[in-house]
Amino acid sequence: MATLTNGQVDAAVHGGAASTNGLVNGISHTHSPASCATIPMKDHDAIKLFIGQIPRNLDEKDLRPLFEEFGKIYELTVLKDRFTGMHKGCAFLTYCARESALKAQTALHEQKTLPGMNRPIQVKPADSESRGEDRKLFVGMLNKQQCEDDVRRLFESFGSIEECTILRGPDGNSKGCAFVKYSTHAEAQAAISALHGSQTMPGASSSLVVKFADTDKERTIRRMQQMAGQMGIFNPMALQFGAYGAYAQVQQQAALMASVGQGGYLSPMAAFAAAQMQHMATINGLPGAPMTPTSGGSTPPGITAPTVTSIPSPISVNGFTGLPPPQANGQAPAEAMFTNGIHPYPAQSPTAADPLQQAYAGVQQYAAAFPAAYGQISQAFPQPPPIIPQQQREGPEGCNLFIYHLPQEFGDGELMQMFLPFGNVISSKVFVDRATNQSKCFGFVSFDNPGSAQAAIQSMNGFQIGMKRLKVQLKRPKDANRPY
DNA sequence: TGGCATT
Repeated sequence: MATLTNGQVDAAVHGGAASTNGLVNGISHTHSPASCATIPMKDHDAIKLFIGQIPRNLDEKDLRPLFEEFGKIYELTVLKDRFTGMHKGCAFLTYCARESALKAQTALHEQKTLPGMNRPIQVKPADSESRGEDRKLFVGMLNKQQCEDDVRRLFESFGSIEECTILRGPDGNSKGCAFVKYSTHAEAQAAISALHGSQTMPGASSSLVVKFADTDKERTIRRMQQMAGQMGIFNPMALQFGAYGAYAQVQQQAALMASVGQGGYLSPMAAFAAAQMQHMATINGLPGAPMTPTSGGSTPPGITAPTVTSIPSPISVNGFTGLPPPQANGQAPAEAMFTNGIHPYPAQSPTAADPLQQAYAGVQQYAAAFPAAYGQISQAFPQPPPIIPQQQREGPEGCNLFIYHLPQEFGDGELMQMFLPFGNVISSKVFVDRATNQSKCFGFVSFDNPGSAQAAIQSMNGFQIGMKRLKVQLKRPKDANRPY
């Protein structure tokens, strides 16, 4: 039953709308929402029915008697052509009570044919009514051992569950998520409020997710995004350079690192800065801890790094820069780079102030500059494409790193940028607390080969950022016993 | 110390 409050709201909304219609159009060619003189009320879970196969000579007053025998009618509207006003042979019907609608549907749908029609009358919930999606929940972060009954028990106190399905892979194993369909939207909403983020299932990596399931449209978009993600397109780098450009860029950076890696310490941030300094010729000879030779490097110390000349535009090197919009001559002034926090090492003064600090200045402002940089990309692409989160893939054994003590403001993108100089990053993930949406300051990076991972550990483990030093080590295998 | 998922 509708509560008084609901009824009053309904009455206010519908009554008001109807009056306005009447005034504006002069004629109430739609309908009157109430068949009675009293305030119209309908149940909050009332169903709007679509009535099809109605003879065009029947209007609302002719139809009412036919439907009133199943209950009090709240609203009955014959559909008319927007421009010609012609009867379209169908109508919408809402009973005050949900029960009446169900009775009418059972009694009439496909059960009789009105005079002059070839096909039986159609009585069914209108398309605009929930096809289930607005009362169906997606539940994530379940324990993979939980079965349908477990999920039901968790959700049953918020309403009547019409459907409960655990999503399973081809092998029958739970994917750790489920669909739960309630009989009403309100029940589903109540479950979200009570359960989303409320607990973390044993063995789950994050707290319970409870949200409305994707609509058909959203599902289509999701599928397209997944496809796009698998093809490696539509990520910011690929957008700017094309797939090949992105690849070339990574290769170039790797080469850059390799070429200087043995001689002196080169932070990845320095590599960035270097790459961004289009006119910078040399970046070798920097002070710092010696770097253990890794698989990548064979060039002796002290050589000149390759001049970076093939950057196609001043927009960005790695997808995000603090560069201002392109200048008329296509060049960003060096000063602007500095004010935007990308401080390349002065090529001719390798002993200048602590390069790590400089690098961090770059890191911080780099993160801060991201929104601006994205705006800039948007300028370059009149239809700004959605940024599609990359698919998280595990690298081969020995290729997956655990990184701790990340700056709070680092996201997946910044993490990837930081490790790109060491090789092909196939995945980067910063952990985010679902409740607060704040980074937990640790994350994962996966490379496609162990050499890159080792190179990254060598250079980045202990990398000082502010008061903290990064901890970079191989990710613990999943089945590893916790040390004590 | 992930793999975050959409019938």
